[in-house]
Amino acid sequence: MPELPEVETVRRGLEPSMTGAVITQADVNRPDLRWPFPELMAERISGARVLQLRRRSKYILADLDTGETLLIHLGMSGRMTVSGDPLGQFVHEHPALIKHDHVVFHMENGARVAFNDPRRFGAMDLLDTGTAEAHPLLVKIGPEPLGNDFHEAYLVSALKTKNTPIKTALLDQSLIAGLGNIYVCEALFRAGIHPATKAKDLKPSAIVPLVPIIRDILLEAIEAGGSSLKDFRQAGGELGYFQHSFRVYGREGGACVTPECTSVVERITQSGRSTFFCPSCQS
DNA sequence: ATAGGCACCTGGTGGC
DNA sequence: TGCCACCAGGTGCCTA
Repeated sequence: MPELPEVETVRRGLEPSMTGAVITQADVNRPDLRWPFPELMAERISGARVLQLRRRSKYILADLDTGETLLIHLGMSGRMTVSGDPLGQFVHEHPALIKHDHVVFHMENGARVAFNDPRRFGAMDLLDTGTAEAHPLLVKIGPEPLGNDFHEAYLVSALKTKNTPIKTALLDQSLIAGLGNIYVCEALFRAGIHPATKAKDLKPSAIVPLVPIIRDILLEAIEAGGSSLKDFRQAGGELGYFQHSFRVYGREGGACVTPECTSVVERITQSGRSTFFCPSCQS
């Protein structure tokens, strides 16, 4: 679930119940996720007011009025559930899921916000707000794809020396922030670039279109994230998000969506991860 | 410095 | 029904 658009959707979903509100109590139900929680995390969070919720790459940052910022990463399977919201209700009705509520925030407005993460690849940390960007987990992250520092000249320059498949290069968070397996596959399909092409072999004329394509895909997915939350409310079960709009991801064996194209979507493994592409449209 | 592979964890699915 | 192999949205760390 959590690539940049999903994390942004989660961040927006948390704002009504968290931004400006005091965390009256934080329950920390285990000592760690991917790493041990910071010292006395529950005490340091409890009683704090959330000033704002930010996002950097796939991280959510909650600035507190204590001068500290709560850093949250959802890993592969992390969710944030809010009591009363469809997802929160869904988890609440399934005991097998509730057991993965590792950290629970009780807000002054009555909301119960839970960090739920079965695989526990997620993480939380507390850092000084003033130096948040210098945190080891954040400092090496590349430009935000929706920000001003990500542009054609940057991407051409960044890829010029990369002796690695373009698929792998775009997954490198130090090169560009926030892309994951799904959106890289989708971007390369729209750009007509074969995922195994060495990044440094791509001509600038092939790289330049990637910039607006990446931006468009992320923006569309964020937009769909918002609307699919409504779908979820009605359907009451499955996560919708952008998945109905995938053109290649998860579509191995399916017909290519390009009009006139008679090829079938293929799946290969790159760096131990599945890549989906159309062998005709991507070369 | 850079690229590749492994490890961390649980749950779902499909085949026998 | 049970068991097993394989798959999954991420990424830090170790190795060549």
